[in-house]
Amino acid sequence: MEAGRRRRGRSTKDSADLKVEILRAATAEFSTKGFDGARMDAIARRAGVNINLVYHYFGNKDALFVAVMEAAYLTIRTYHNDINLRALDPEAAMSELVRSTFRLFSDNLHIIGLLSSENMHEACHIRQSEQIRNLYNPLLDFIGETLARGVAEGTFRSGVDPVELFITISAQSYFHLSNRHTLGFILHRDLTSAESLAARQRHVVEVILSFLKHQARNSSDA
Amino acid sequence: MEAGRRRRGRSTKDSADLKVEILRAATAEFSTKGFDGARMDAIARRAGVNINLVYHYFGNKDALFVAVMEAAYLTIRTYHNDINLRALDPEAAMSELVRSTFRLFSDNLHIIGLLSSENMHEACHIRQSEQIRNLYNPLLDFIGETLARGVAEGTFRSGVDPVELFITISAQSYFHLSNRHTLGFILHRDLTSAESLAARQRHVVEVILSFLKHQARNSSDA
DNA sequence: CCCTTTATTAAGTATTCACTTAATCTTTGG
DNA sequence: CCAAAGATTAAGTGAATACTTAATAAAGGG
Repeated sequence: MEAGRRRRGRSTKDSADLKVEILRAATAEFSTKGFDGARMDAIARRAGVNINLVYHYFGNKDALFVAVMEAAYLTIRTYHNDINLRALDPEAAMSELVRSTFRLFSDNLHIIGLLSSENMHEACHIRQSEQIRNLYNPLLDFIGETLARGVAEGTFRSGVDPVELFITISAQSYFHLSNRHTLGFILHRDLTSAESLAARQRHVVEVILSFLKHQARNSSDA
Repeated sequence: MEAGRRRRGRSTKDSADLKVEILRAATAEFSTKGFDGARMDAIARRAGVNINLVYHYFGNKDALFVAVMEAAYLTIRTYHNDINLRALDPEAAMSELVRSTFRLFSDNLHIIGLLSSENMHEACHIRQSEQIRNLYNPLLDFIGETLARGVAEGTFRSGVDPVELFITISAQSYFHLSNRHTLGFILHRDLTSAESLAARQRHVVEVILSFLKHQARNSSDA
């Protein structure tokens, strides 16, 4: 397999591959064990490299985790796909945003483990990344503009806070997966089966769209 | 403070207090550090006892965590307060259930840390507790019955799955807190301020109630 | 008032783990 | 074709950590 046993001193092209492989291994380890449960030597073993290569490329455990988080956030923002939704009418744009957010987490369970661990650490790693800090600004702009368009054409209610809506969409797509093990146990139901996921996606879209389209009697009365 | 330095061989009454104190310390440590980040000697120090007393009472780290989780789940079910909501009309009952679930997590942030860690461990600890396994059955019954009453009197849409609704209510009350650190960073907003929490609670109630009261064109077309 | 039981502690121990030191092997630019 | 730089590894090291052994102190029943 793979040209036999690894040998010392390989080309920069090969070593770039190794770096990617280490990152993949680290992502798997961190997302399933959490930062504290993850072991550096387990990452090296997963990647099939000597443990010191991990230190050579990434410095230390914290820096490696930061690198993993940066890649994860790029995946997240790619999935949102908001750039391609600007052309749609408000209702279609919103339901597509919900669907793509839902897909984001179902397709990338590892992101949930990473976020969960990072929140246990009070976001101390991503705080070091200026790249991540402003990653969501375009998405919030998109949500705000789409809401405004919907209000203007009379399909959406007014007074909805874009940030609040974003949290609601994410919550509905995230919680049933982040808590799938405890929920599965107390609800006596597997929440990760294909049917269960499909049913939940339908439910989530319906919840959010019926909220947006509902003309509230007393919404946003500060 | 507390009759000076602790002495050996105290009465069973005092020692029951110590056991409670250890449990409180363990709850604080586990919820802020996670199972893997938590340190047994930190728990002993927090409780002000010798570390071996922790082992004497609880056996080992895993068993201690199980004890903490059992206490947490009792708190959870107490907050839901579903027993006292059965008397209300469907709409009031549902909005109260949302509010009490919301309060549950805002008032008990430690529960979020515990659940997060337990899910990272695939619920391996609570699985050992038969006490927890069926704790939610009455709540799901309550939700199912309240939905049926609402449909019968014409205020609620039909075809809503009680389990799905429960997850939605919990998700909306949980996610903004479980992910408060990463969200706070990327959204440039403090989600734990009193005003922010009040605004979110209003939003959450409105989202769920407008979903339930919306007469969907094509809901639950399985 | 003794003796069993329970509470509490002191002082280890074995292991795990993040990280380091220092060497060797390969490639590649000059 | 040599030398510097980079890739890769072997073999530690010191601190942290879950847990144990074994001793002591007091309570409380008979």
